[in-house]
Amino acid sequence: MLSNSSKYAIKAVLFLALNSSEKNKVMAKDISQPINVPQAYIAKLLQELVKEKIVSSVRGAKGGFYLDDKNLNHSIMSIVNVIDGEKRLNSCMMSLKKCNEEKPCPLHSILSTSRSQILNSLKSKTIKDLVEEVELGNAFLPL
Amino acid sequence: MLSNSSKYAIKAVLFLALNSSEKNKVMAKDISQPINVPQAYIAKLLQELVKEKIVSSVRGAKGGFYLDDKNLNHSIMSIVNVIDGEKRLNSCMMSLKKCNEEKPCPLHSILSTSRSQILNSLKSKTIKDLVEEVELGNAFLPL
DNA sequence: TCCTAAATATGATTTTTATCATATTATATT
DNA sequence: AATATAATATGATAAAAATCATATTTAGGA
Repeated sequence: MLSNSSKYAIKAVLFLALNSSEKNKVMAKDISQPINVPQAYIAKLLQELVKEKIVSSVRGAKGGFYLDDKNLNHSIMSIVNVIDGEKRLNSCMMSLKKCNEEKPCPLHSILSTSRSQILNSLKSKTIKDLVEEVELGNAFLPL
Repeated sequence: MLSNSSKYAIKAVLFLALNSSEKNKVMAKDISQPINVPQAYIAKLLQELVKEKIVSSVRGAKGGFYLDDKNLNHSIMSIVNVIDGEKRLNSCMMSLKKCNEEKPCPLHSILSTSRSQILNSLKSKTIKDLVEEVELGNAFLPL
């Protein structure tokens, strides 16, 4: 469903949402350890997100990554789309080219409602929403 | 979510369910074309399913693959488990080792109900069930 | 029994994904 | 200005998934 890279990216963004601000930037190496992803790897992923304005950064001394208010309002889906591309989540579960709502494949027909629910959640939930879940104690970020 | 291999395997099994019987076996090369998967590839996948008794086969002249009544009652999940292993579908969506119902990660907390619905469907629906969907005209197998 | 047809076992190759390394560019501090 | 620090660009390597190829075994028919 989600690639490793996407999962890492989401973890990193959530970490930034909880631990950074424009005045308190975080370096790649200081994200790497708490989220348990190699630093060169997470740096690369964050760069892709910066390019698409989902994460903010400044380079040089005192630089680092952070999220501003605008960044916080991006959907989880937007992260996945940057890292995995649009196709991944929207392709037929049986890889049939001609599968659609009118002529659904058997898996489609069985799974489509729960599948749409997942896609809708990913589209509608923002980074900020997930942060709130954590702050409310409804969700956790162990390691 | 599902690997390419699993999707191919499901397609092949469904094709067999609709087009084979003990008296009417189908060779790998005759499955390959209609489901649009290379023959050496689908042969390999079917062999793994035969080993786990989800598909039946006999080799030699007049041999081929087929499904008997017992085979038809296997769940879709069982196919996926053979091809992708048990982990794939059951791992946390953020790859957190310590994610569980009591301490769910943010994605878990957002997606868990629809996710469980999908897993339950895959577990409860049998090959026969999907075939019925097709026979009733609720689902289609184009290409 | 011999030949042919098919699955099976095994492993090689290719492609994709994940991971690592390094040189370059930009920023702040001195 | 010079230096140190950090992201960025680029590309190399490693691992996994997907794909292809071939020799072996088994069954049926002549």
